[in-house]
Amino acid sequence: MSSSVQRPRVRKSPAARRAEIVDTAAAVALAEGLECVTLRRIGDDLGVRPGLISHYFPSAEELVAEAFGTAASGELDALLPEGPPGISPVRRLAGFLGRTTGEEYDAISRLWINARHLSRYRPALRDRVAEQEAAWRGRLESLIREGVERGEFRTPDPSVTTVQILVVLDGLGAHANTDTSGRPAAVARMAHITAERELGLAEGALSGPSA
Amino acid sequence: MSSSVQRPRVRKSPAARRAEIVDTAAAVALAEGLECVTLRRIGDDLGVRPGLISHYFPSAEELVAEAFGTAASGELDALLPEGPPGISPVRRLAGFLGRTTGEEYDAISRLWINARHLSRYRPALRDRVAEQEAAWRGRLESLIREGVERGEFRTPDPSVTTVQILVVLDGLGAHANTDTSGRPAAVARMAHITAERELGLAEGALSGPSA
DNA sequence: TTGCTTATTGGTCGCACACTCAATAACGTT
DNA sequence: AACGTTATTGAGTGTGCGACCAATAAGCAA
Repeated sequence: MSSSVQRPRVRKSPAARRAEIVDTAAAVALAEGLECVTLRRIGDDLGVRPGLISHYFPSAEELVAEAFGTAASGELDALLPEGPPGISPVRRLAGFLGRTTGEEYDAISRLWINARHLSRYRPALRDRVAEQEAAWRGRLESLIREGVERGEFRTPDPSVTTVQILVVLDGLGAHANTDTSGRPAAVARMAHITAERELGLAEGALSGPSA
Repeated sequence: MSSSVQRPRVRKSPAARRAEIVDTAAAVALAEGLECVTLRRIGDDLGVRPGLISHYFPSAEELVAEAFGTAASGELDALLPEGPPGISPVRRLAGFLGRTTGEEYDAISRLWINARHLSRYRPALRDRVAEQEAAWRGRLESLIREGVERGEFRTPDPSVTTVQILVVLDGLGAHANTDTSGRPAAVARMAHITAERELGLAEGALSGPSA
């Protein structure tokens, strides 16, 4: 017990320490919210003094922005990996939509709501939000374009269709802090239905056996 | 200048004072955000000591919840007044959707994002959010039901259609703190298009001459 | 081994917040 | 005109935050 009170001073390379800080900040952001990303909190989690965090992030706002960026881009990779283009676009899209439901996705929705709200007051975060929105949109759009090229999807404007799907997902995610359950299927599956309609797919084509 | 330093003590009836407090709190919430609803800030706006606000709201969280409730219900009345059922449902719905665009509606979207996020940490606010969501849903649903009865709308499930429209509106409003402009028409009009499709209306039927 | 760079500490400062409570004065009642 | 109720003040407490900085020690280089 007394050993934890007096901790030995461990000295790491700036790159390693910085990465460590950003990673735990991202984890805190995802699990508890961006306002919990404080110098003290991250320092505690790392067994380090708050001043050290300040040393790497002279402005705390910068750390918050970085935490969001890291968390959001990590979740995008989990939700819709760039992956090898071997898998069919229909399956990839079905997989993505399938992952936009459940407790784990609720955490992501919460993070987005959190970031979109906080970006009202924090310019650095606002930039990161715009950046991540572009990244998410880009990832989905290139999937859709690939599907169009392969003849699996049919849409006059892949860019518009992409945003339409994302708008529905944002709308569904808006309630991640309240109800989330007990939605009729016609609502819970709105993203699927929208994608199928806008991409010229048969009804249910995106609810298939893909995870 | 010295007159403002030493202010005369004005004594109001509890009901009047409380209403005054809630009104300014709601205004602050709408214009600057729920985290700006603090004892000090509301006290300053009213030319009164913070302790007085505490006297009426022993818990500050209660005031924040009340501020949101008042602001949200006021905006609902402005957006979709219960009004006399003389006006046709098509016109009322068109009016409502027409008001969901522009800088003024952005402020409302910001408030919703704010409240949905903050309700993650504040139970009292969470209850108010649920209450207001029910109020908004109820108002729109009864409009739709009336339209169905009058034969203007056609939908198998007014309740589901209501939520579908609201989901799209939430999705569009999610970006109120960032881009909002420069959206292609097919996106900006998503709520209109969704409503027209789900209610069996002709394309453009909700974009008419109604304000 | 000696020395230098700098990662890391420990402590401090100022600010904003909610909350508490005894003292005070405005106002209706008598 | 005196009284009593209570709305309102003033002052103080404790907490958590970011920012700042001199002192310290870890580890690399000479």
